[in-house]
Amino acid sequence: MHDKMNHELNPRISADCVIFGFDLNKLNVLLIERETVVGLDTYKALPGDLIFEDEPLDTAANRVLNELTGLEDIFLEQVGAFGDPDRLSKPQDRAWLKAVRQDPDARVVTIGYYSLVGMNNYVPQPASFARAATWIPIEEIGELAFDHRQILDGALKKLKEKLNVQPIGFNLLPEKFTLSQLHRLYEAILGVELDKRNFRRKMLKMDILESLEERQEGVPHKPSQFYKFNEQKYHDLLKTGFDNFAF
Amino acid sequence: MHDKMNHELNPRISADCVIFGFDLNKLNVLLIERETVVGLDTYKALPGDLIFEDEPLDTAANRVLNELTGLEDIFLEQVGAFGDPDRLSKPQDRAWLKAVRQDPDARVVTIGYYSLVGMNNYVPQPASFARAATWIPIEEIGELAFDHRQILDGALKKLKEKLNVQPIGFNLLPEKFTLSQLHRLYEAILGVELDKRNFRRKMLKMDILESLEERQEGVPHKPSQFYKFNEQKYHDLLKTGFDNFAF
DNA sequence: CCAAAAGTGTTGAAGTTACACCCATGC
DNA sequence: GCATGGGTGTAACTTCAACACTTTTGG
Repeated sequence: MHDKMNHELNPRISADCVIFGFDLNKLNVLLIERETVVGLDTYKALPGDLIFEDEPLDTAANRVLNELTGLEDIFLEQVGAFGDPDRLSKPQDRAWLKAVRQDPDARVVTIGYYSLVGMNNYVPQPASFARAATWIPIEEIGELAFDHRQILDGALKKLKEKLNVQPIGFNLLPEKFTLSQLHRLYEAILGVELDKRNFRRKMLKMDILESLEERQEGVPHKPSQFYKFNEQKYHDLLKTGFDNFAF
Repeated sequence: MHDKMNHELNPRISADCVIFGFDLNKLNVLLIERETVVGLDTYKALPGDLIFEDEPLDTAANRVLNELTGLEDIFLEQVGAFGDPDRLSKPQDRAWLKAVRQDPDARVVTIGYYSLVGMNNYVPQPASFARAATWIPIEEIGELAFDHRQILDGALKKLKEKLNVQPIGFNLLPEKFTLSQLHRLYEAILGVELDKRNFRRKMLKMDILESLEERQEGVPHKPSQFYKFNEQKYHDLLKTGFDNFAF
């Protein structure tokens, strides 16, 4: 992927990734953890890196994603540019950058991206970054380094908007999933409760799911049916002018 | 950032503005025109400029907007970052940049913005750019310099999405306007026909318009009633949880 | 038999679509 | 008096919101 890359860094532009994952229960974000100077608290940041001079922006974002997770060709979308001149100037941020950047004082504009990964596919590769990457449930994320909280908030907002316009949630689930898992996913992303019956009726009526013969096994309750997303049907649906994927 | 004012140009980052205007009939975009090398055809681009080292991104966009139109404090929203490494490499683009940039070969990532201006308020200030700025109806805009067509398309897409979620159209109209003008505006932005009766009914039911005593004068047909946008009512409406501004 | 989650229908309210004619004005 | 755009109502249909009980399994 980045074999033939000009390895000269562009010192003014970086890409940061909000990587969302769903553990079939809660929405999580993959963060880089680092000890603070005091060593008591931890300090978290989005994974990110400066871009290369001849590298397209989303290639850079994909590179960050790939170095961290080993995943390729997955959902990735730009959130926007974040370029406040003092976005890197808190004391803790400065300390971090001094340890990590060649020119820690440079003004850097970052391009934020978000991506959706099935947590089951996720193969952690912490060695490549030599930093600890961990999934943190989204409600437990407080402040982040730099302006990363702002990027995260922007990403989540985009994700919500997008979900109501395109059924991208399947990117966060394993290939086979139950309607309850999908239901929980929508609730986790949108941050609201959705009526179970209404959710199921509407989702099934869209006719973009394919029901499998398989059912859950070994669960201490009525076993749930598995479905998978049928991309073909989804594209056919778009051609007929369907546009209401909202919940 | 941490050192004092650094009012130098940042040679790697620019801001480009898609400035939409509505002449009560068609949607227009303010473009910079320039003669091609051949001199036969004209070559058009979005207004834009490199940012200053200590300048926030939207301040830069506002600056471009203000230098060109004299307007301040108007609707302005980011479209996103555009950073393809060869976005400036067509021969005509190179020629333009050679005439205008200190380092015409540098890779520049640009941040696209769009803004909405009432064309009646618009005071052209072409002197400041020493280039011809002209309103071009959106259907008549073909190819543009650099990747500006792509930025324009992104801006229009965002504008459409936003319009269905927030009644921002009023930014494109004079303070007093008729429902027909508003109707034409929605059709121009969304690019579809909307039923007159249904449009009026829904718009009025939102209760964000204030009807004025005034009516049109001197028109060769039944004079139309004027309305104005009531921002107070709009904000009250948001508090009650209203969210359906779509057409 | 108990706990736990899966699965299932109906009804009333609200919203959306489609559609055609009269009105006030300037010329 | 005619051309022009302004202004108005209704009926069929679709969608949405609210709501409670039975089923299947493991332990």
